[in-house]
Amino acid sequence: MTTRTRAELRRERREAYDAYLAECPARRLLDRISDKWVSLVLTGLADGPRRYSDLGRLIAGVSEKMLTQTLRTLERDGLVTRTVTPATPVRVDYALTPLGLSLLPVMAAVKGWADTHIDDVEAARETYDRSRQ
Amino acid sequence: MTTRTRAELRRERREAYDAYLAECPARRLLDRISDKWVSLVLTGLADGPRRYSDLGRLIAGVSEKMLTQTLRTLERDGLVTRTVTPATPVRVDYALTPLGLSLLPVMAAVKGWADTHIDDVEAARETYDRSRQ
DNA sequence: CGGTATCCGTCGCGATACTG
DNA sequence: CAGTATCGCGACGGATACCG
Repeated sequence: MTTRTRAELRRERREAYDAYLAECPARRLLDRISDKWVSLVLTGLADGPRRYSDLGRLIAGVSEKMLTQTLRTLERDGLVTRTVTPATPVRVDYALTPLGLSLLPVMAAVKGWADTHIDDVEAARETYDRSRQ
Repeated sequence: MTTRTRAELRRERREAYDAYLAECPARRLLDRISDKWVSLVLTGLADGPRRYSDLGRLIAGVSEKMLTQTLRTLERDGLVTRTVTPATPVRVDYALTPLGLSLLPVMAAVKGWADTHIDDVEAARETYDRSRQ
């Protein structure tokens, strides 16, 4: 006899759904590009390769830890390449792969919608807030 | 004489950049749609209005708290409407606004890229992992 | 220059319980 | 049915210090 509390059933359902979401391609991509720094790094490399410190200066707010972490993940995912030029001091360049390049139009679509509609969202928000204070 | 530690300078730069990012339309949109539940609710409403509990069943893993919170934010941003039908028990329907509807193509673009390229990402990841273990 | 390692605060989110 | 209120924890990311 299987006896299960409501809480247990709910947890099982949640875990099953989480597993399903973990499989979902769109969900996974969204998780990636929605990362605070990913989009900035990607667009920062749109015009060509850049050095590590160059990127750090371009994306003024990023910490070394997060810049490194973001670049490593992007490299792992085949979106950017990391090229080390042995010298003193060492020189490391990052560049978009064709795969990474193919992602730019998607980012552009997001940016496009945002640029044309963000004012509407802003207006809606103000109306909403005013109506309940 | 202004004396500032390196740490202070860095913090100021970070805060300035954070303020800049807070202004960036694309960044703001990305913050919204990248929310774990937003995309699911939006696509869940793509085929027409749905009741609260209906959405909860459709998106099996969501908690009541997060479903409510997500819907409230979307309503505030003018992306969905909330319609209360007084009865016993009460009936509440949610539907996309034209603005919310216009966001679906963007989501589709994301999904499109993910569906065609996620295998490449997966492959790159495996290659990367294998090369360093 | 281009990182790595560690610590630690905060905050999103789920769990739980209660309501009109 | 459609929520609201409160609590607690675990992950994320910033600060700091150190290394080849």
